Amino acid sequence: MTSIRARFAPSPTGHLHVGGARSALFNWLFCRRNNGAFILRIEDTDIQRNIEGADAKLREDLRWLGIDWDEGPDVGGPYASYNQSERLDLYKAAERQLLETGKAYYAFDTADELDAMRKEAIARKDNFRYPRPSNFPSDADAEKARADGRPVVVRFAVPNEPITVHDEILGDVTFGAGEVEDLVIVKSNGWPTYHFAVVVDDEQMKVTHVLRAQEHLMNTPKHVFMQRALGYATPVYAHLPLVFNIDGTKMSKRDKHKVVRTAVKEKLKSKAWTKEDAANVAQCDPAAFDRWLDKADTEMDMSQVSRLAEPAGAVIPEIDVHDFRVSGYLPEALLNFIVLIGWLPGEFREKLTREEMIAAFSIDRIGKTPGRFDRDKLLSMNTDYCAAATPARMLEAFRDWAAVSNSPLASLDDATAARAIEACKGMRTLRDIETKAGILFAPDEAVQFDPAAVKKVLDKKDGAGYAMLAKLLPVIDAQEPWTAEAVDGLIKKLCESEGVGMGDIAQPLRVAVAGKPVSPGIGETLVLLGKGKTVNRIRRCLALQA
RNA sequence: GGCCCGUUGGUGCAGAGGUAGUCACGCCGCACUUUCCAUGCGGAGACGCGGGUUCGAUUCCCGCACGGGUCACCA
Repeated sequence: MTSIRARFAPSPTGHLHVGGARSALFNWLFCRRNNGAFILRIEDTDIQRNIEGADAKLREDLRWLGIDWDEGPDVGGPYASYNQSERLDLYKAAERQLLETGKAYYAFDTADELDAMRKEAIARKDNFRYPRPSNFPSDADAEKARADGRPVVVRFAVPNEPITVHDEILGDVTFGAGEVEDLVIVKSNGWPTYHFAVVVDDEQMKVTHVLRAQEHLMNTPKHVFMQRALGYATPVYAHLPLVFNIDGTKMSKRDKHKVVRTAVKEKLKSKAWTKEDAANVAQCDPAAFDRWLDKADTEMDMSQVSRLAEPAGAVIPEIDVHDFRVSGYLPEALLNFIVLIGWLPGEFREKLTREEMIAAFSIDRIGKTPGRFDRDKLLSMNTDYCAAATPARMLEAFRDWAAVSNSPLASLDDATAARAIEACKGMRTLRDIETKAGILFAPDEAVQFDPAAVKKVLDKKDGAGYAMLAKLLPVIDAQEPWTAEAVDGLIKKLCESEGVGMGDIAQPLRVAVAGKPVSPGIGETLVLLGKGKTVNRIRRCLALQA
């Protein structure tokens, strides 16, 4: 029996995408379930696209989710290196083998020439397939072409025969003869293309199972043909259903641009902004902004897009794992949510710990239908996880969130943070703690009074709210002890003596100390604030009246 | 356009040749209530269409429609 080996092979172009996280998770679960080895391999053969430090981010995102690996760039392993950029010799050897056996050949077309051929094919309503020469160029021809300044690539000569690939999820999938074109396997800069590198690496790393997104299904015949040509084993394939947005479109990083672009266009249409205004807000070159507006996502980077989001009234959707971390999701909740996209354990049970997922995982329970990324469901799941987590866990998660999101609450001491968390029970995300209680830890001058709240809670009925505050001030000042229970008790007693409801007292107080009608329970709110600041803020609020 | 995959309430998922179901999210209503959140209870809501096989099909077969993926010197 061969031992199971599977890998997750991202390219270092940024943070880990939730779709990628799902692929990583499934491979990881599969390995853990079957005592296999989980490999992390960095596919960095596209030198231009690699982003500095992206692999470190990727690893951090994976670790945050609780996914670890047995072999990889940082932990090493028997088949190092685990960075494709350090494995050129291997690809060169395989390239040589293919060239010498006449299963691959040199080609010298320029990008423009290829483009013209494709356009011509489209004009003829034909599918473009690279025309294989009847005689393959020799090494000397390649040398000469290089010397002439022509690009030299190597193409794989795909056998002209039908192929059936077996997929553990989809069953047998057949492709007709001639469906697959002679793909480039070595680029003109000498680096292998993805297709070639995966095949070589999977063989060399003895990968037995490949669980990957269904967008790779069409690549599988290419890979299998190459495996045969090289005398390699073919791993077991399982193509995971795609992850869609709730509206059925494919979830992608582009969605971030899309949302902001749509909002910006609204602004322009309503003449609220001019293009110059928008480019200024984005701190972007106007010409580049124009191109961006015309769907060129690469023309502005995320920091520029982010600057536009709020003023344009757009909320950038979370796409990367890191986005969810910054938004205040618990990794265990995100993980649980992600595992449910395309998979469900046998029983009617959704909440699963990592260990339960491992115990229950099997490929044959993976569905074929695309999963939709239902943000409401995630939110609800996170709410449940927050409610179920121990105080110690919540404190730890809160600290992590405060750090990665640059929250001012990062400076709270443990005891205070724990109380703030407790006061915000029922929160949906960790960020709710900041939106709900953050103002209590800010300087008194930072309180901004929300006009609508002032009108509704304080001004109404000839300033009854203000009157109540004035009456409350000395009582609160004299209150001892200053605990949530005691303060709540005090207010309840006042309700009776004044003959009013809780709302008539709690709401004015809330607006006075928080500037808005939202905060934790009133006793908690005032105690978290402290008596001195409570009194100070009430005075500050009363000054509004004049 | 070629090729490939998919189609059970708004979403995720069960299900069996005899005319659909649990759970969860969402939605609606009610309750609780000092705000927001949360919580409790109740409710509405579906087998894409057309053929065929069959006594009978949502379940099997074919076609169509719809959705999606893929057709790079990106991975």
